[in-house]
Amino acid sequence: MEGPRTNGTDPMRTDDPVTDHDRRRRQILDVAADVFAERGFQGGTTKEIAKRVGLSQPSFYHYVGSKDDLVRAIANQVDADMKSVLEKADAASPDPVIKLQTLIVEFTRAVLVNRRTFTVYWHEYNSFPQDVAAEVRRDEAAFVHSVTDLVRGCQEAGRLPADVTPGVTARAILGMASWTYRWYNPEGPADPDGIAAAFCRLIGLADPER
Amino acid sequence: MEGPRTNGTDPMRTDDPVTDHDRRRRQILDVAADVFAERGFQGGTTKEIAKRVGLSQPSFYHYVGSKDDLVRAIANQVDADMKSVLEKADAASPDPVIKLQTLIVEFTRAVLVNRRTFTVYWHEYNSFPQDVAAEVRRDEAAFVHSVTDLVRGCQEAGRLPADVTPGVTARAILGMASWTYRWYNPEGPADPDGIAAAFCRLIGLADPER
DNA sequence: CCTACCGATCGGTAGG
DNA sequence: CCTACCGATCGGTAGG
Repeated sequence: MEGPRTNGTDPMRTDDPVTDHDRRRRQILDVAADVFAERGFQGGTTKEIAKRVGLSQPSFYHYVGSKDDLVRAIANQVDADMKSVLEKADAASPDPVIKLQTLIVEFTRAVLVNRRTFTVYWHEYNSFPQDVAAEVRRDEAAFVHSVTDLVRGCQEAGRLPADVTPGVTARAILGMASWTYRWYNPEGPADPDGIAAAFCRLIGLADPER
Repeated sequence: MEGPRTNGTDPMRTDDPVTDHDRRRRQILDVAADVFAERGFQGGTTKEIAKRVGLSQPSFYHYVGSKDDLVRAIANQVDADMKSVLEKADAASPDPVIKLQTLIVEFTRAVLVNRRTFTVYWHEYNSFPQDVAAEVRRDEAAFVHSVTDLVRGCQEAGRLPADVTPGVTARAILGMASWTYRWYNPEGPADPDGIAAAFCRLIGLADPER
């Protein structure tokens, strides 16, 4: 009697479909990132996720579809974060040095703001469903490739040591920034931007805000 | 009829107890690191581990005791690796610069030689049994603390930027080196020592072999 | 959004 | 070192 599902709920109001259902789903995704970060993908049960958001385990399936859906959504968010970081770095300036400084700041910020999401992304890399795994690997390779290009630009400008392979330098920079997910303490003295600035100084690039 | 187990097999030869049983156990530990690195601790089953070493799943328990035993052994190995790295760095020279260079080389080497063991160590950090978890956290804190001290020494010698907190610098260095577990390719052009030397140059420390 | 429930699989044991 | 097996728990469905 109905068409192929117009928009979900009420045909009367199709302009603002962000309803309770969407909020609940978003909440479930956040909690799932917590649970998977703590117990791993296989160890984190739908029962525990449901319990933390105040649902029975079967009700969980009214919002999510399957457990794979969760890790898929998490992977997609990190994917989007990496793309966003690249865009911001590229738009910051024509100067590759400023681009790389901006990238370090924005990437560190992204990792630390969505710490548990990145944790799941990195730890459950092998648990991704086939389709999303392929996409994720491709996008991450593109990300590293872009950073490598920025490093090359900085080397040609004489601002990074030329006797280090650009690829290794790029991995080193991303390693410094990524590794913050393990030691960063939100209650500690250092904040994400301060940490990123420290990374820049350590490799001989001036602060971004000068 | 027997005492509380003299040495396992034959009372006649107690001098060389490294027998088939020990070799099998070692093999199981290696395979377990592979399986856990691929599928996580909860996702890696005793059945799969047993199958890869050519045993039935119940026979697995003749060598191991429990699944927790496996992750306990893995954690202890990383623990020992970190201690060994510290000792080598400390013995290398009285000069903190050479100590830090040595530490970077030895740590990178350890991570890449036992890549899957470190992978499990870092990814299953929250899956450790209570007792080993406490020990691991203590030893890792001590490791970071020692590296921070070396950084401080290098700063006082004017070889590392003094306007970066020693703790953040230490984490950055350990981050660069640790992150190699994600991107290192044994078939690729770069080898562990070359990568470590690149890290040293990137942060303004000369090569260790000069 | 819940109660009731299913098939599958897991870690581990019995008993030889 | 294996066959047979157990209790527990998991992801997901039925049916309302």
